[in-house]
Amino acid sequence: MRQYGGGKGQGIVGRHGCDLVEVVVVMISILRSCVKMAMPSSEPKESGSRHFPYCRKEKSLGLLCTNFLSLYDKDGVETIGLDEAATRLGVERRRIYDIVNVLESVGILARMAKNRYSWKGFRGIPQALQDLKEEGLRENYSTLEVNAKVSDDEDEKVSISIASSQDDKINRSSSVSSFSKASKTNNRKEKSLGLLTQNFIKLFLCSNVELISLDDAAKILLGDAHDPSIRRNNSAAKVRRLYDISNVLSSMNFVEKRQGSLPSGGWGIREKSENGSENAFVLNESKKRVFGTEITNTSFKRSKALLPKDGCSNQMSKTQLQAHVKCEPMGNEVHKSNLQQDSRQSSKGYRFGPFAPVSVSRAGAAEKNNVKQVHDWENLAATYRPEYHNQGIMYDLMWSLIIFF
DNA sequence: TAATCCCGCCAAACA
DNA sequence: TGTTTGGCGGGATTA
Repeated sequence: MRQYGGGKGQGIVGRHGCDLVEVVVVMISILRSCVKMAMPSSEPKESGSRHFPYCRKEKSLGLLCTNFLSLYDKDGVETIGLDEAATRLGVERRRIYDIVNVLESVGILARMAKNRYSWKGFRGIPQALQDLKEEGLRENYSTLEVNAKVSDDEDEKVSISIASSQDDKINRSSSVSSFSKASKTNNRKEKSLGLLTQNFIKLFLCSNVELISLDDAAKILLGDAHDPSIRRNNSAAKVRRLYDISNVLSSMNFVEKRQGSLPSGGWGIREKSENGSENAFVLNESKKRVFGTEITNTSFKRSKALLPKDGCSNQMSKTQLQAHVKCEPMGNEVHKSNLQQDSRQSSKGYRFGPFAPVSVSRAGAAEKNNVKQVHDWENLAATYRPEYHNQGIMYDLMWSLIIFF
């Protein structure tokens, strides 16, 4: 029996017989069904604009990515035109560039020609991640220290390796994307969203970091900033880009946003266990916004226009998805422990998004019947309802990679 | 007030 | 030279 659970850095090639291909197939099934649920029932272009004032959330990259995937993750889709995508999604092309750059960096898309991408789908992800991991491990890294979270229980300083130079990275051949094939002189590519996405993912793949703040990630990914002034400016800019990246990745459940040690609440998903009581895994949305993921938010005053009619009931937590798709080495007590800790920790954090929340407390069961549970997805989804909690102070907002690792 | 991140300007890259 | 691409940061929105 395969085990799906928390872990880091070692997930893509599961040990102890964990079948990566099967995991991916399961994940794809989940993603497909979830994307359908997350898809707004009305045209994105029309929603909101007709009856509601401008709503920033309707324009979020995460939501756009969800809709993008819904649009193209279908049989028979082989190529994607950017203009067509922009038109169909009702956004300007500039936004499509952001989406496709991130999707390309994780292997979902591949650039064919001007204005044209080929759709590789979620099946492209494992190879892309494997390439990223190998590439990251191969690279001649320098070492930085960063305050990162390596477990749910303790913060500690860990050493994170980062590439010694962007040039090293972009010159390395890789099947992941064209970013790695950029010329040395291509300064623009060095700062591309796609490359930044890949480096961001490498932080998780090539280190034992589970959680990292975008601020820290920006500092780590900041190439050459020894000049404090340059560093400050670049960091601010990169944090903005990392927000973009994280929101796109989170819409695919690649990463999740967590609150580190905050005392309480916000918007979130609360699980109701079979016996009707709330279990230990209470999901609380951050006080801060998570654009694009707020399709799970039932607050009328906020994203009413985009909520599907059954949007509230069709939500599942990332954690449940995580429990389904994570490939955890069998018998790894450390990670098992981490998973349990993660379950507790989640009571202080939140996991939600287009692919919705569930309970990690079910992880054990999920590990036993993960494949079957995929088929029961919709039934499980109906168990969960968003619930409002009083907002608490939030700090230590972190991001972690959850798929495959 | 700080965190978040949408928006669109405009320059680089490309055809 | 026109078009495509996408870095970048201002500033609006939200908690």
